[in-house]
Parts: sequence; C-alpha cells; structure tokens
Amino acid sequence: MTSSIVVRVALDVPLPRSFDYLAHDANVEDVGRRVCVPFGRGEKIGIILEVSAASELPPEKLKSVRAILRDMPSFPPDWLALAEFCSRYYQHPIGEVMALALPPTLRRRDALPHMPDRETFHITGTGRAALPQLKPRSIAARLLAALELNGAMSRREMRAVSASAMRALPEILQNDWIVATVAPPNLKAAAGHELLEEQRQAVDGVKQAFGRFEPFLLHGVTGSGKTEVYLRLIEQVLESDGQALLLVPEIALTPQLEARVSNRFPGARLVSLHSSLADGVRAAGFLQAMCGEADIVLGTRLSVFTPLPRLALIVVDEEHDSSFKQQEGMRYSARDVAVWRAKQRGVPIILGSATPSLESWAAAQSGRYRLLTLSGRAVAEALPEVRCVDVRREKLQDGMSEHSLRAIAARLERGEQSLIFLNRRGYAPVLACPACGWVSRCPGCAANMVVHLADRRLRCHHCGREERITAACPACGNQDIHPFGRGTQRLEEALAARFPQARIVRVDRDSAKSQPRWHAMLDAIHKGEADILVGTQMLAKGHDFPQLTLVCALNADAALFAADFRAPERLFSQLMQVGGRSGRAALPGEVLIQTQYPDHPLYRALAAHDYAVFAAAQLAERERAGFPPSTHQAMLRAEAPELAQALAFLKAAGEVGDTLRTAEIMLYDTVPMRLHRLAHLERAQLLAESRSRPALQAFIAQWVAAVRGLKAPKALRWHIDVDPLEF
DNA sequence: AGCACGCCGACT
DNA sequence: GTCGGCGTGCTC
Repeated sequence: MTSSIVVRVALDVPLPRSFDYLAHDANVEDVGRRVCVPFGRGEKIGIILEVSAASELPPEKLKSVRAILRDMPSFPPDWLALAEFCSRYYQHPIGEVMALALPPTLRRRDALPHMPDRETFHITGTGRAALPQLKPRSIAARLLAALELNGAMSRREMRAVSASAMRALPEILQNDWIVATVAPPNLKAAAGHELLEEQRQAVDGVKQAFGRFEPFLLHGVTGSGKTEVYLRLIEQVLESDGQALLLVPEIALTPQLEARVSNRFPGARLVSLHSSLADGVRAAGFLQAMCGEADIVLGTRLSVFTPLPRLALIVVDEEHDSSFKQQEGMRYSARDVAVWRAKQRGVPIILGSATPSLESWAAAQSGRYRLLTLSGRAVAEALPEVRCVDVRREKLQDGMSEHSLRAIAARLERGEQSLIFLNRRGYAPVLACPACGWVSRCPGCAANMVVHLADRRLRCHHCGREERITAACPACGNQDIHPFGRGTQRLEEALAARFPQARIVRVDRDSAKSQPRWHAMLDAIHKGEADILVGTQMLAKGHDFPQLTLVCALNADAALFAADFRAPERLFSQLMQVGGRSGRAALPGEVLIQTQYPDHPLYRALAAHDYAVFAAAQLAERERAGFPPSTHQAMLRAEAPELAQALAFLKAAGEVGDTLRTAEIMLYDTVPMRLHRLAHLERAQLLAESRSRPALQAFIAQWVAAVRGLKAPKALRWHIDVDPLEF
C-alpha cells in the first residue's frame, strides 16, 4: 500500500464543496497556498484548504495537482478561517468566497506584481575583497564598484547601472558580497489637533482595549472629530508595531481621508484598496499588507478581506452606510464581517457614525458594543438650526416654498452659499401624454424612464436603458407631451430663472460623472465660486463647505411612509448628513425641511439633533413589528423571464422550507419584489425570519442545500441574501 | 459556471 | 441524410 498525500482545494466554481487532489510533494506548509489543478477539461487556480493522508473519494477518482504555487507565502490560517466563516454565514461556496476576497491578479497564474522597492543594498567586506578579482566589465564588478562609490543603492538604482543587474543579484547576494537592508518605516505621527475631553475619553476607552476584542460604537455628529479619534488610535497602533485596517464607504470619499492619513503618518506605509484600482496596484497592496509591510490599510468593503499579520485595530467609518453591503454575488456586510474578524483576531473595532445603523445602536444599548459619544462639534461651532417649513397650505413655486426662496435670497445677499437637496436626479421623473395617458415606461423594468432634458434623452435609472425624446407622443402622436414632477436638472433651471444673478452648481451623478469633474466642482464650491448648490445625496457625504449656511430639503416626506421599514432610518441619516454641511465655519447654519408633516417625530428628533430619541422610537416600532434588529432575516430571491417561473420556484422553495423549519423560523409568502421587473427579468422573493440567529443559520444551511436540489428553468437565477437591506 | 453528452427540427 | 436547439449531469 502506497501512502498518498491528498490536498483539499477550494476552486472558484459555484458548488458548495471543495475538491480533493493528489499531491506527492505537498506538506502542511502548503495549507493556504495557491495551487494549479486540472478541472474538467481545463485547469484552475485554487487554494489548498487542507493537506491530509486520505480522501473520502475512491483514489481512482482523484487527479493530481499540476503545481503548488510556492512563489508567495501561504494565506494564513486566520484568513482561511475568515473565508470559511463567510462561506458558512452567507451560504456561499468557499471557492467563490476566496476568489472574491483575492485581487484578480492572484486568482490567475500571473507573475506576481512588483512590490515597492524598500530594500537598499550595501557592499560587504567580502565584496570589497572580491572586487579586484572580478572581470572589470562584468555585471558583478560594475555593481560592486557602484555600491562602493555610492554607499547604498535601491534595486532601481542598481538597474540603472546595468539592465541585467537583477539577474546577477542572487549570485552576488549568495556570495555575501552585498547585503540588503530594509529601512524601518518612520512611524512617527505629525501633530494632531488638541483633543476635546470627549475625544480624549473615546481614545482612552479604545486604548484600554488594545490586545483584546471589544467593539465600540463611536457616535458623533458631523464635525465632532471622529477622524481625529481614529488617527490618535492609529498612531498608538503604529507605535506598538501593529497594523490598522480602516474601512470607508466609497471611493469618492477615499482621496480626502487618504490625504489626511498620509499627512498624519508621512513615514508609515499606507495601502489604499478599492475595486477601481488597476489590478497590479491592488495585488501589490494586498501582498504588502499580507507580508506585514503595510502599516495602514484604508479601503472600501472588499479590503475587509486583506490578510494582516500584525492587525491591531479595525475602524469602520460611517458604519451605517449601505455601501458596506455587497448587493450581488456573496451579499456580505463588510461591517459585520469586520466585527467578526476583530473578534477572531482579538482586537478592538470602532464603528463610527453620526447616525448609526439601528443594528449597531441596539447593540450599544444592550451593552454588546461600548458606546462612545462625541456630542459637540470639535471646532466649537453650533449645530445648525433645523426647522420644518409647513407646505400644506402653500402653493409651491417650482417645488420651493416662499420661505425657502426668501432664505436663499438672503444668503445671496450676504454672499453665503445655499444647498438645495433633492434626492432625485434628472429633469423630471416621467414624460407623459395628457391626451392618451402614455407614460415613459421602461420596457425592461417596472419603472418609468426619467427625462434628462440636457441631452434630450429618457433614461432608466435601474437598467441604464436610454432613448431619444420624441417630439410627439409615441402612442397617439399628440405633440403636447410634458415632463411631470421634478428632478435636480429642473430645479436647477427654475432656480436659475428665479435668481439670474446666482452662480448655480448642480451636483449629482450626471453632472459629476467623472472623478476629475467631481473634484473640479468640489474645488469651485470650496473657493466660493458657487452661490447655490443643487444636488442629490452625493452632496451629503464627507465634504465641508465653509461658506454654506443654508440647506433646504425638498420632497423628504416620500420616505416617511415608504413600504421599506428602513426608509425612515435612511431619511434621518441623509437629512442629518446633508444638514451637517451647513454652518461649519464662523457662520451659523440653518436647515429647512419642506414638509406636509411638520410635527412628525422624525423631523422633531432631527430638529433637536437627537438621534437617540429617533433611534429609540424606531427600535420600539421595529420590536413591535418584528423587524430587525429584534429579528434576523434571510431573503431568498429568484429572477426569471416570466414572473410565474420565479414565483413557482420560490413556492417550491417555500414548501421544502416548511418541511425543514422549526417553530422558531417564520417563512413568509412568496411575493414579487417592489421593483418586480429589472432589465427584462421578473423578480420575486421569500423571506425567512427568526428571533434566534443560530436557529436561522441552522435553518438556512439546510434550506439552501435543499433549494439547490430543486429543478428550475434554465433562465432562472436565485440567491440567498442573509441580513438583507433591501426589500 | 463551463462543458460535455443526448435526443428531436429545418437545412446543404 | 446532417447541423444544432438547449435539457440534464458532472466536475476531485
């Protein structure tokens, strides 16, 4: 009997299992290594999960690995465990989880990216002694001579001596003619702001938790100095030779924060990671972090999967932001994964927000997270005054109340900026024919196509379809068709007509299409080259405009009575954020909310700047209605060309679910999604819910396994969304 | 997901 | 008589 070595390999295929291969030369060191294996008729790169003596499968079924890729270190056990946790928790195949966690370059058999050049080389005594004996024109001789002359050189400088220097390098190093040294990074921080008492307490609180797991919720309004708290703690982490992971919601926000971090720690090795990076850069950053050569990793949700051997602190900034939740493939929440990871690694984690997610807030209320509060604005400014403008009895002018218009006019006179917040881009939400009732429906989606008058096009904001606007009604030929409703473009037009002297800047996804344009706009606003800003929530995030003293919110009410139970939470957060833009400098700010419900508790809480009151009311309501966080949910969704197909599949899934569920599990009826058709696919969903997370986890594991066995039309797609955000 | 094999319609 | 439709089954 011959002894065999078997490796268990995770492969990027949508199958909920791993694959065994024979590997004669594998050893335990290879766990976590990349491996090239034959699969079907092709070959794939996978990751070795386990090395063992035997397989469950009969030996004749096993193929042999092509090669174990030993060109980089193995992924560490904690990284493998993280992937396995995600696979289990989100019911997603392990190979796909790992593929998603890796930068694309490492999923292929590509050459590894060039790492930053931090080594410097010096000639040794042996080298000096050997130099006269070498052929003078040889590469080795020229390199040694250059090193003798210059003292120390980097790889790049050595390449300048001879293009083939790198080929000669291994031999020269082998002979001890030269030594490589890596200059230690300078981890000294530049001076920060003076801390307020609350900031100091927050910093001290987290400091005491270094070296063990403790989750903190850092609650502080815009301008209260959360970032300074993070920076102080990162400073501490760097001093004790740790790595810090800083997660942020969006790329658009990253450059600002990145600049602030790198200015603060000019000598630290900062890696910034997000999906729009070039493959090589991303892989290099990932490897640097993995080799412990990066001190700070700053990135969007995907960077939660970066291996960090010296991890000492995790920060999730704007933790309530929905962009931490991936909305396709494995629908993970980077915030939740980060908390798990902090626990796994025994490090503190800070979730920071002015308007925490109700999940995090509830955790802080129950004592599971420790609450740290920054109640004042660090720069000693008053919070803006928030007022409701009752529009019930008023005839609005272009969607604006008299009061709002006068407030804008007053700002114009004083040379201050106003911001009009309307969370609806385009010119008008729909084009319609009053004669025959035709409306600009999207043929692929259960939605209207939005009028974009600037380029005379209709656009579906869901699937991206575009059409030219015709002069006459496509149904009846009537020449008199109109845009109905109001978007930012129309608002901009109306304001321009009303305030011809004002410089108006519109900020939405259309006007700030490209990164350079977006930055140019921000810059212009900053320099005071704009009087009125019109925009969507794009304006709400992370930018302060010193001359801005007025924010008007239009059309906020829609979210008050929306079907989605999270709509009020989002509205509160949005208004709080956009309101926070105003009055940050010496000028007091004012926020006007145009509403039909001036006494609504949400607006009252907002006017009082009282998130806690709002959150308590919402949590009570959620508890009453049995919504998260008092319950836990998992959503099974299906999409197919025909709604009946999606419904039938989910109905079958519901029936197997009923046979598997315990009394702790509630299975709802299958229903079409609110946007029931998207890009020609009909979509439906089925909700599973439980007060017990373990019970729900146990149930969905069985359920998904059973659903995988269900037969479905070829064109039908389905997925499970654990802890869904969207309904 | 790919990619095979496998049985029934309109084409050189 | 074949090229090809996508149904179903497998991948260590």
